[in-house]
Amino acid sequence: MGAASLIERNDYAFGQLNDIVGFHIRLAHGAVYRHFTETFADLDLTQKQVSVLWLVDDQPGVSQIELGQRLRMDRATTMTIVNRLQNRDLLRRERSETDGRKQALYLTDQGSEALVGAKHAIGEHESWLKSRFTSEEIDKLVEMLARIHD
Amino acid sequence: MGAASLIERNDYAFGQLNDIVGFHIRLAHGAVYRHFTETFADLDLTQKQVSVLWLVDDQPGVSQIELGQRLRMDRATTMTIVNRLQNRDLLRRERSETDGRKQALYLTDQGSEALVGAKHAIGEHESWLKSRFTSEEIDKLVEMLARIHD
DNA sequence: CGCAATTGTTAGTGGAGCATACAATTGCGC
DNA sequence: GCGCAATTGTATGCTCCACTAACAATTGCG
Repeated sequence: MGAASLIERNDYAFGQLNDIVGFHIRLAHGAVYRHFTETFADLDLTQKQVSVLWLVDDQPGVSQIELGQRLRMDRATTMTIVNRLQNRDLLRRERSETDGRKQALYLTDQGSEALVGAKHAIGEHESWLKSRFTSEEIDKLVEMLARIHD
Repeated sequence: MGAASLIERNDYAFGQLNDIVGFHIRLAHGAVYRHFTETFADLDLTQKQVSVLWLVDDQPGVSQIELGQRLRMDRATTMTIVNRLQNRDLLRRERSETDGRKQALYLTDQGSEALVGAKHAIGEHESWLKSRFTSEEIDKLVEMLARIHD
């Protein structure tokens, strides 16, 4: 056991796995997911649900398919999430007047209320996440992540 | 070019959501997950499964609890993943000689073979991911992601 | 009109995460 | 050595998310 002992560095815990970028994205996502879930335990909302409420609030009357595309979900996944939110009276569907195939999505009053609470919780969650970085680093991080998902 | 052109282009799709770091991490993770799944369709292995095989190969005889801690999974989740791999004869459990409570995990020959194939596929997957960045950016990205999950 | 594309819906599969309860083993205080 | 607490594994059940496949309704176009 010389001074070069690998154990002194955290990296040893993962061995070669440490060099895999995708691995770190997954771990980071997991950490964010867990903290999000804790922060939102009272509100009983998931990341996806908040994203949906947020987007529908931003663009009232959006169709399900467009919502799904923006959040990178397929139609079936979008359905189940919208169903859940509709069953909880946070969201309502309306037949689009211009295109009978489409469902126009709107927040209910209750949904708007929930979103207000959610945005507050998001603030705490983001503070927890951003506390690790300078604002320059945050810009760089977001820009790099966008390069991956765009 | 600059911030203004970004806002004209894609950003509107997400509205305010665009400023949420956690949102971008989730989208990036989803994109990586999807590409990983496509790359590994033939091998029929998930990200988690590959991580487990990789770590067990790196540290033969590791206990389930330690494996779970390193990959940030609880005991129950670790169980189900190890069960799946054991049922496919990629992994085997052995009672630890030093501690009767522990299960020592080892790859089977078949598991080692599968891992070889997986590492090759990981190479392709990582190339796809890294093609967006310079090597300096990759170092910075990994370092920032590690700050989140450590 | 008739056909293809789009959108929505339904049902089923599987991975992953978590909570809870219980069993086996170990280690420690006494 | 005995008894209890801690550790580890196991079993069960729940939720969420993503995907596929099949089918229906509507729209748009040749």
